[in-house]
Amino acid sequence: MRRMGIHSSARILIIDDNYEHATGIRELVNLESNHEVIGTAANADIGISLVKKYRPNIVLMDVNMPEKDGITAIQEIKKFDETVKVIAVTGYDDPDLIYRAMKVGAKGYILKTMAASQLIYAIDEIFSGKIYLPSVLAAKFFDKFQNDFTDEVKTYEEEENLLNYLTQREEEVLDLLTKGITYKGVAQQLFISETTVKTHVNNIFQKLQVNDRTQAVLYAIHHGYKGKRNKIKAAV
Amino acid sequence: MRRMGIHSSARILIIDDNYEHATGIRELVNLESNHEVIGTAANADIGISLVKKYRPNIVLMDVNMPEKDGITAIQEIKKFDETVKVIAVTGYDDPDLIYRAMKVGAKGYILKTMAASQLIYAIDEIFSGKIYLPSVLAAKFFDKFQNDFTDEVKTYEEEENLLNYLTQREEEVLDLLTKGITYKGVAQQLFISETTVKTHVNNIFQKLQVNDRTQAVLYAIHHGYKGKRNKIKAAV
DNA sequence: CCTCTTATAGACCATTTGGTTTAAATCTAT
DNA sequence: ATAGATTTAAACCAAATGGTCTATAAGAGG
Repeated sequence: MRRMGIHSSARILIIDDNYEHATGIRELVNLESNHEVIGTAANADIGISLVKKYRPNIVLMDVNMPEKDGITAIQEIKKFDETVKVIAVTGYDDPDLIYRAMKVGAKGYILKTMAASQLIYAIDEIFSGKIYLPSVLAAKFFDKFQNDFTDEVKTYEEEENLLNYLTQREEEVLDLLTKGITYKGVAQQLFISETTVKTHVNNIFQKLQVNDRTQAVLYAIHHGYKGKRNKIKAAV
Repeated sequence: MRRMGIHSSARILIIDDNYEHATGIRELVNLESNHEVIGTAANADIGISLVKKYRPNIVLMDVNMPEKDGITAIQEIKKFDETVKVIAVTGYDDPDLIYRAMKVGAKGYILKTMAASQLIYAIDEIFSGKIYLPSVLAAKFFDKFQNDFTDEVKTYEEEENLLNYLTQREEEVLDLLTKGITYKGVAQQLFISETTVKTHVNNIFQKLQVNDRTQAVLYAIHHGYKGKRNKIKAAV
């Protein structure tokens, strides 16, 4: 049953190197949903050019293709048009692929093994602006997501952080070093003499157990330096 | 306290500064589910001490409390016991709160306005090891998540990346500099003379448009240096 | 009051780093 | 085969950095 409402029908592009699967989905969608498959592509590059040509609302992207990988393809599609909703598709639930697909902007992730009705449902949901991530896949996604961050937290919260032993002034000096400023520059900015800067720097080296400014800067960055890196656009 | 089924019944702790809400949920859970509320706490600190004392399987955490914020509380709970499943609860769907809660390890997020049956369902799902994030909230979560990364991608992929102009050898040299190694050390590791290292370094400075090693290292780190770290540098 | 910490700063010297030029050997691709 | 890029390396010099020691002043806390 196909009811073709003007605003309720999505234009869908399928990118899948497996011809059987692509045509299978096309039939399914055309017959069982009110959406329309406007084309299929057997590889990423053709797919991307079709996106540019026909401007689909939704792209069903097999992220596990030989030549160009689907993740990169998603990035390119999103770069071309941010509003295209990409649904990632694979045969199996590799946590890393799921994570990367969502990271680059996929709106959902489904497995080829899932029931046809679920695919239709996913398309409906995503077309209406939602996210579709079955709880099995969501669990894998969040495992990776949360792990990444707990690693980070451990790096600069649990593990003994030598930065804590620095005095206020030493922190200021290190902060400037971490911006790539010379001793002379630091002296000027802090209104102190260059030799004083050197004294502070030497104390910093002692406390951080390093031998030179580069190592000090690296230590700071790897252990939670929070200069003002909300938006790093300083250097270029 | 009652002991119930061995594997099917969760021990739940509620942390919520709103007494009405806490007791409401306790009644609901005790009556409508096969789980058991083993306690309630009116603020984060008491809640944390109760976690340590009674070892619940699940914590329902109001992340929007005045004194200590719930996000920090979740971190502390997870630090104490990684296996405790925390469900974040708030009255409204603030994307930032959702993102931060999931980031620090919440297994789900629900709104106080949601139906009682949904709460029970969420607890069941999460107790069985899944993630529960209603699609409205998931959409908000992924909005933030994906935004964070498109920012990052822009920073070191779209924006002209001077690192691309480095030769193979120059990259190797920079890589070692980025580990805080001196010219002498680099020379030894690459089996070349120190003056050769200097030549490479000078070329690197030219190409990266910087004046010293610290700035070169900073440029590398801010523009996609992939030495050994795979972590996410998202602004908090 | 005395001690510890912090911030300041100078002297002296050794080492490292940065700037410039020149140049040879290799490799690459037209 | 030849022009261009890459890798190697030296000489020479200037500037910055690092190591150590000494010393004064201000403030904090016992």
